[in-house]
Amino acid sequence: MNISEAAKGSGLSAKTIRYYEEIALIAPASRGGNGYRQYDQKAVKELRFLAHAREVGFDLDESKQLLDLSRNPERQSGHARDLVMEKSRKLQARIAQLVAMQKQLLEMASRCRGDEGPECAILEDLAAVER
Amino acid sequence: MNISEAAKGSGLSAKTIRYYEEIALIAPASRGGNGYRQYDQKAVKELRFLAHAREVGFDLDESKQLLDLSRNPERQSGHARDLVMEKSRKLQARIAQLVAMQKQLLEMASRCRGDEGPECAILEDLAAVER
DNA sequence: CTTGACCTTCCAGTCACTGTAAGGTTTACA
DNA sequence: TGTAAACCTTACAGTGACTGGAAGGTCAAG
Repeated sequence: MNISEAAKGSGLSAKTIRYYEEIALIAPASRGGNGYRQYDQKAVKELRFLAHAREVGFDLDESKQLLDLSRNPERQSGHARDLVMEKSRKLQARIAQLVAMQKQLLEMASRCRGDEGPECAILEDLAAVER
Repeated sequence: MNISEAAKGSGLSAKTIRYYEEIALIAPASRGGNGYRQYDQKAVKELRFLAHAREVGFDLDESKQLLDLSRNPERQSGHARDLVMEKSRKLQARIAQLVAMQKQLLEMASRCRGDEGPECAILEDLAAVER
């Protein structure tokens, strides 16, 4: 199958698949007589694995580690679990940060009349020395 | 005052201040006889404004809009409010997305024994066709 | 007089792609 | 048979918001 079909089957774009090959995240695809990349079901499965790992928040390096783990029959499931738990912790921290930002935005907005006049607590807050 | 002091006073790094000048986010600083950039309290106040806007989640373009607004005595506070509310909505959506990711991570982890064996629901989940 | 802490510019790298250009190949159809 | 659309290829530039580093000029203290 050609790259666009592999893209459809995996959820990645053709561009992204080529990029993953370029950075050696996946093995170079075999080529047909016309130079086109050829993919089989196994390759598509790996691409889908990567797409899913990215979707749940792993970066490319972590996704690669998970993929390597999935390919290794001698693997220890603890390794996968560690990666997930570590990512979960980081995500939790990021969420807390965004929630704090969100809270601050709403608080600032609540103190700004939002009319045609120039007075605005938002702008004052942003200019303030301490916050 | 030289750039490192402006950095301290604003919460930005010297590198970042030069970068902001380069992309015309702020006006070019005046220079001393030695070619060093010179900053006054007004300039530091603007830098601090930008630092704060970035901290609460605005990108550089939005931060610039807010700064322009803060500089304009004819401003309408509704404009600032609109920017904040729009950012708040986007942030809300992003938070929801991260929370969903987090939930999925924890669910996957809960179904993986995490021992020396190779069986791992995490890896199975990531390889699955539908999710 | 030298050392170290500043400052300057310029260029490269980050991350994970995406866009675009310039070309080759295949497929469908008239 | 011609041709147009829809593929495919590589290569390079751009994104956002910086950060790091090189190579060099300046300044204050001892």
